Formats: sequence, structure tokens, C-alpha cells
Amino acid sequence: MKEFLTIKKFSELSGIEESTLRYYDEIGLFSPAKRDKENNYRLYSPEQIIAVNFITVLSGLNIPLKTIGEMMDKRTPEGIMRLIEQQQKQLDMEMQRLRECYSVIHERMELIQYGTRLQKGYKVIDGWRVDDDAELDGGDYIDENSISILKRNEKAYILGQLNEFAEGELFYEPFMRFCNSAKDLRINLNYPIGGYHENMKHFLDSPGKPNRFFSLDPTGNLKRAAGEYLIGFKRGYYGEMGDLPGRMAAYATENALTVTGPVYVMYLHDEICIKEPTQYLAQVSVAVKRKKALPGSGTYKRNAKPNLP
Amino acid sequence: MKEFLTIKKFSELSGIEESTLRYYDEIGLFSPAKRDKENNYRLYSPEQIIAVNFITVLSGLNIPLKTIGEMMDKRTPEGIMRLIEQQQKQLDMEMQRLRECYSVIHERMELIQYGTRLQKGYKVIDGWRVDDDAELDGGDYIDENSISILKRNEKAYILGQLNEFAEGELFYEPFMRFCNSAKDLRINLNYPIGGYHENMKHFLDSPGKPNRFFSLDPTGNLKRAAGEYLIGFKRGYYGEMGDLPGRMAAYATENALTVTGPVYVMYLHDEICIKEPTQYLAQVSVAVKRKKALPGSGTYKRNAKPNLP
DNA sequence: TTGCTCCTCACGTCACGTGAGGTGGC
DNA sequence: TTGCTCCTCACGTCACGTGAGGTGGC
Repeated sequence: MKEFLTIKKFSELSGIEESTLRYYDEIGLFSPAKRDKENNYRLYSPEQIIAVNFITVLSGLNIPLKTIGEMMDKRTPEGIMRLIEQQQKQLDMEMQRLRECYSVIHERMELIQYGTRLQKGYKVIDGWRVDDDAELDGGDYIDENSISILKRNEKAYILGQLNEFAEGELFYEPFMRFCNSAKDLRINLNYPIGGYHENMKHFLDSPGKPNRFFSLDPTGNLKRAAGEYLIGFKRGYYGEMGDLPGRMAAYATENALTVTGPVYVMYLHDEICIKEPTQYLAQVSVAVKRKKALPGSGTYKRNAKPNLP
Repeated sequence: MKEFLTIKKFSELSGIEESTLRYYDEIGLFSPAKRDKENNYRLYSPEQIIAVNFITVLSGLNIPLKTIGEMMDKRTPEGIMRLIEQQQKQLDMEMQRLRECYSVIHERMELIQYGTRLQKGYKVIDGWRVDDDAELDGGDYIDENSISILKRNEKAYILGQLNEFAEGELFYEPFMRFCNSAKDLRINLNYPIGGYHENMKHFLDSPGKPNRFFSLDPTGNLKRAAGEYLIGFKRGYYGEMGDLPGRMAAYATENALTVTGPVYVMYLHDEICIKEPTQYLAQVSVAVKRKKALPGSGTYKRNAKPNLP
């Protein structure tokens, strides 16, 4: 005698909700082996588990139920193979998409967390930032009012085309052109976007008008070189640098530093995590060379977190 | 003068559909910077790209729009961090789920493709199966009517508990109990399920009533050992083995083989890819030891596909 | 009569997509 | 008048989830 299962039992056995089983029956995708003639109960046979589990797997791969249904109607081994092979490509793309979202989030979090920690202050030892840690002797604290020299590792990014600021234009128009060209230049606008000044002079002359924009895309073709950077911070709306350029230049002069290469403007806290535009938090950095050795440069690196933005 | 963008321009710039932007506005998740007083047009500012792209990323991570909305309302760097950290765990699980679906599909495909190829015939050289290839000399062909000796690599699986067949019971009841215990035994029912006989004698005595069921889960704790296997095929409904047990035993005797270890019954084509139950295609295999060397055992392994099921 | 399990039917949800019909400035 | 771009509003879609009200056998 063949044993049949009511919908509840079959649901428990297969791990599929009763409502889902009823829905599959309703759309004709997967129906019970038979119906009870007395009360019209759905009666499933145990081996139907195999088929319904397969449907669950295919559906879990984001194959539409309609497609699954069409295939199950006139199924052949070859047909199933074709469908699955197609879906494998889609699945690869989906996995890639998720990994990229993950990567975007990772880059964002690094900036946000850095900005948040900055309010409490970072300890700096031998040029590397470390979290505040009472166990560590020596070093200085930096916060958002500090100008300091820090060591950084290499970091990838993608540069946009040259910005052209027409008379009276703020950054809106160039930023729009940057976004417009993003597709052609294969720039992912989901990664944090920053401003790029070709050198310190340009930053001093027009602090709110970067030469280019760049995307902090870790697959980018350009690298911000590893080394020592002069770093300062500023709260305020996009492009409002206040007296920061002057303070940074003065710090360089006082400490016998030669600034070299482009100036990077990154927003640690932008409109994504702060409502009030005057509270956006920018980080400005530029590579430096020392004209003479600074005192107190040890080699302490325990707990060093060199890869912060 | 600040420049504003109509919905079409903003849609092109951000890559987000107009209907999506209208929907985000409708539910209060993301609204244009202002409205045109004349015609009520939505007017977006270029820097809104940053916020809407971030929403896209979060939404792409399967965070509900409601959650994103609540967070954007009272956003703080800390709040964003918390949300993202939570979501990273969910994302890890989703990636894991997709990888497992992929793995299930992979195991299924291997069986299905093997069964399909079997209809045309495989060439066997030195005990390893290879696809039909005119360039290869020697070897024999196997198809679904063949009994043959083949080499196989190790393969992982998970065993269910001992089956008990009450009088007159077919495999339904034990199969149901197997499914029932799946959760406790950490058996994934989505992988192909097969029948396991503890030895050849048991298979000969009750071919349709395996001692246990097993799941071809590649993370399984048990391994089907690498080595030479006696392999036969049978078309028919689950458990209908016909004269196959006898033919396999006779083949072993004629060829001076000692069968050893459990007998595995795997369905290459089951109800997933064939409607007609009498056409299901089972593969039966059992490890063998040769009492004497067979003739023609070369060492040819080019194009060998040893890891077939 | 009371539970219990099942049934159907209708409506809700989520994140949009798709017209239909209307507006305002060139 | 004709296009064109935008608008609102309503309804559809996909894969279910959630009651509401009813049934049948103990």
C-alpha cells in the first residue's frame, strides 16, 4: 500500500511552507500526487520530495517559477542541462554583483569608521595610526583639528577626465560631467568619490575646484603611492576647505617638508551618514618628503593599522 | 547658480529607472532636492547622486527599503556602521546559500550529463571513462546495457540511518523516515539521494530495499573509496532492479572478480528530468578486486575523466 | 458540541513596471 | 496644432503570507 502525506506532513518533511505548496499547486507548477475524494485534501507521495526539492533549488538560483514550470512540463535531461548551464552564468554574475556590493560597503565603512574614530582621537606611533590604546607608550594623538604626517599603504583608484570650471561654476557641473562619463571610463560611482588636485599649488589656488574626480575603486588602474602623507581635516559642505590649505602649507614649511604629487580630498562623512551639510567631514592628503629627520621616529609597529584611508 | 536635473537626466546620470525614482519619492525614501513651482517637475541636484547610489548599494544587498529609509532619516556614522555590519552577516549567509545551490546543481548535472552521454556510449580506456573520441585507439564502449569495470575517484556522501521495511512496505515509508531524520543528521535533501546496500548479498536478496539512503553531499563525512568498481545500469521506477543484480553477479564470477564493500544505487535520470517513471535510469556500483590481471590494461590517460559518478 | 485539520477565496506585501489621461511651454 | 517632457493615478506582476469563513470526521 502506497502511503500518502497531508500537506502539513509534506511541508514538514520538505521544509517548504504550506502556503508555498498551495501556491505551486495553484499555478500548476507542482501538484500533489492525488486528492482525497472525500474532503479534497491534497495528498503527496514521499518521492515527490525529490521533485519539489529540485524546484526549491532552481527557484533559489533565481530561476522564475514560470521557466521552471515550462521546463518541468516537457523535461528531458538535455533540456534541464541547458537551463542549468544558462543559469550558472546568471549565478556567476549575481555572485560577482554581491561581491562588488560587499566591496563598496567595505570601502565606505573604512572611511566612515575612520571619521568616527577621529572624533575620539587616534594615537600615532612612528607615523602609523593605531587606535587609542593605553598599553602603547609614546606617540601623539590626532583628531579632526590636527595636521599630521602619517604613513599609508598603496591604494587603488580610478581618475575621471579633466574638470573644466566655467565662470561662476561650483563643482556641480563638473561633477555632473564626471558622472556622465562614468560609463565610458568604466568608473563605478558607487564607490566613494573624491576630489583630485594635480598638485599643492592647485589646491591652494582653488581648493573647492579639483582638477578631476576619482573613485576609490579597489580594482582601479591607478595607485596612490605608499609613503608618508601630510594629512588634514575640515568640516563643511563639499568643496568648502576654509583655511585648511593655508594651515597645511604652513605646517609643511614649519616642519621642513616638501609636498609632492597630487592632493586627494576624500569625504569621510558625507551626505550618506550626516544630514547637516556643514558637518560633512573631509580629509585632505598629499605625499611629503622630509628635508631632515624628525625626532622620535621609532620602529614601533604593534597594532599598527597602516591601511586606513 | 546651482544646476538642477529633471528626472530623465538624473535617471540617465545615476542609472536608476525613472519609475524607481518616482517610487522612492512616493514612499519618502529619497526625494528630489526641490520641485519646479510652475509644473511640479521633480528637480534633482547633482550631488544627490551620492545618496541615491548609496541607497542602490544597500538595496542591492537586500536591505529592505523601509530599513534604509528609517536609517536615512536619523542617520549617524555609528548607525550606518551598525546597519552595515548586521547586513554583512546576512550577505555572508546569502553567498553561502548561493554557493550551496551551485554545488547542488553541480552534483545533479554530473549525474544527468553522465546518463545522457551513456545513451551514445562512453569509451573506456584502462578502466577510466573518456568521451567518445575518434583519436583514441583501443578501449571498449559502455552504454546502459553494459556491465563493466571502471575506475573511480573518491567521493563524499552522508549516510542515513538503517532502514526498516515492515511487511509489504516498498521504499516509501523508509524514505519518509530518512527525510524525517534529515535535519537531525544534517543531511541536505537537495543533493542527489541514492540507495545503499551493506553488501552484494543484500543487494541480491532485496534489490529494491536498500539498507540505508545516502545524500551525495560533497561536504559529507563518509567517502566512497577510490578504486575499481563493477558498474551496471537499469531503466525503471525507483527500486525496480529487474535482472540487474543477477547479471552483475554473473559478470563478476565470469571475470574472476571479488565484490567488496557496499552497493551504491544512484539515479542518473530521475523524476527531475524524465516524466515517465519506467524510463528513470539507475546506476549500480560496487567495489571489486581482481583475482587475476585482465588483458589490455594500458596506462593511457589522455582526456580521461575519472571523476564521473 | 468541541477540536482539529484541511479547504477556498480574497486581500496584503514588496519593489517596482506599465499604461492612460492630462498639463505646460515651445 | 503638434511634439515633447513631465505629472498623477490606477492597475499589473511576482512569489508568496495572512486571515476569514467553511467543511468533514473523531
